Amino acid sequence: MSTTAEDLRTIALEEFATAGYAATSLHRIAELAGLSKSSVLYHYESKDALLAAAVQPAITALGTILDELESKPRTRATRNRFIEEFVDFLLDHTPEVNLFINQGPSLVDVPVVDVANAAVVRLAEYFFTTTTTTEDWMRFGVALGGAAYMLASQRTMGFEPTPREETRTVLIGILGELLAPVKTKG
Amino acid sequence: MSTTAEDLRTIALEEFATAGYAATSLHRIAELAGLSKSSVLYHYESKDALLAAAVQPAITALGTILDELESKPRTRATRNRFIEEFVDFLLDHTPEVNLFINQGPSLVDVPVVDVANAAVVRLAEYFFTTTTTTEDWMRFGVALGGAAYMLASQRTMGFEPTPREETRTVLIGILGELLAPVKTKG
DNA sequence: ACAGTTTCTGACCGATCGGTCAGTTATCGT
DNA sequence: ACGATAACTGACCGATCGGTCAGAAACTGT
Repeated sequence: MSTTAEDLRTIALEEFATAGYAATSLHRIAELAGLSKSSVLYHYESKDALLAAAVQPAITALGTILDELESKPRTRATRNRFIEEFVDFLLDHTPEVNLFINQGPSLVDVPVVDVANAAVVRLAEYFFTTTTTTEDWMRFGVALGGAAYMLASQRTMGFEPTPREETRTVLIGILGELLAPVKTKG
Repeated sequence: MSTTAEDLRTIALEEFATAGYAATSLHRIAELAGLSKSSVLYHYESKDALLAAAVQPAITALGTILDELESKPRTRATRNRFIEEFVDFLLDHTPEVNLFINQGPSLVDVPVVDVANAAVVRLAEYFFTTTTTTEDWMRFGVALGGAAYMLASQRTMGFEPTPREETRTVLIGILGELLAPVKTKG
């Protein structure tokens, strides 16, 4: 069972993430939902509102994860546990993450995107409290953008549909390497 | 010294990469160039043609690098040398790469994008000729998308402008790790 | 059966899109 | 000085955009 509003949210999210927010018309969304454009605007007062509704759950979920993270002791185990939770988050909200990573800079006027940006900053600050070297920042950027791109490629391209459990395990390993590099110097 | 056509190419590339192709109007490009929309269409016969002209040099450059790569013996030294050249390519053509990574899937009808896609496949095939495990593909995706995202973030966000040489060195190291993981098993 | 509410639709609006075209301005070879 | 050509512009076109609105259609409780 699903409501019309939920269907629209799902369809819009998928289109926004793949074709782009600007390139996706309300008519197109209505067409995919089997409705008229007017009906879409009945459930959501504007295109912006539809975007906000589409990404809101992901932002809330990430906020919750970060709340937990910051409340725990700053140990290696906590950090490793977080990486697992973060990978689960990426797998559960791949379209939203992809939308944010790819089109975030061009959606500056949408309030909900600012919240998402703030969450990323929070995330980065946790990993690099004092020792924020250039390499740390670069590793963080590669990990975040790389994971998002790779998952998006898996989704959009044909790319044999890897079982979620395998994707999860491998991605946790890769992010672990990137965010906790073997200290070779110092 | 620079011609009007070159200016338009540069401006369009920057706008397409940051604001998105669909979200960038010819009027906007003309405005940034201090011209009228008609003048833009005088130098480039269509918006598509402008996009093609903007990304063509990067695609040609990548093609050249791949030609060289495939002509050399398949040694570790060749592979390491290639990573250096590839990082230089990323640094020299960051907007183009970012445009392709972020909006490639939504620009399917533009011929030049297909050529770029083919180049990425060529690249992937070089790294994983026979032993294309799922993890290999994922590492390749993370490396490619991660490098592109990180460089784009450096450009668009404030992010203290790291000297090119430092960015280059660190990025070569990161890609080296991702594309030639320490074999822990087997 | 009927009133009330939710859901949905077509017609319409102003704005903006990419693109065309006739004509003006600037540049240049001779 | 002048004709040819390159560069540029404003007016205009059909199409599509996001959004409004009055009303039809469907579903609800009584």
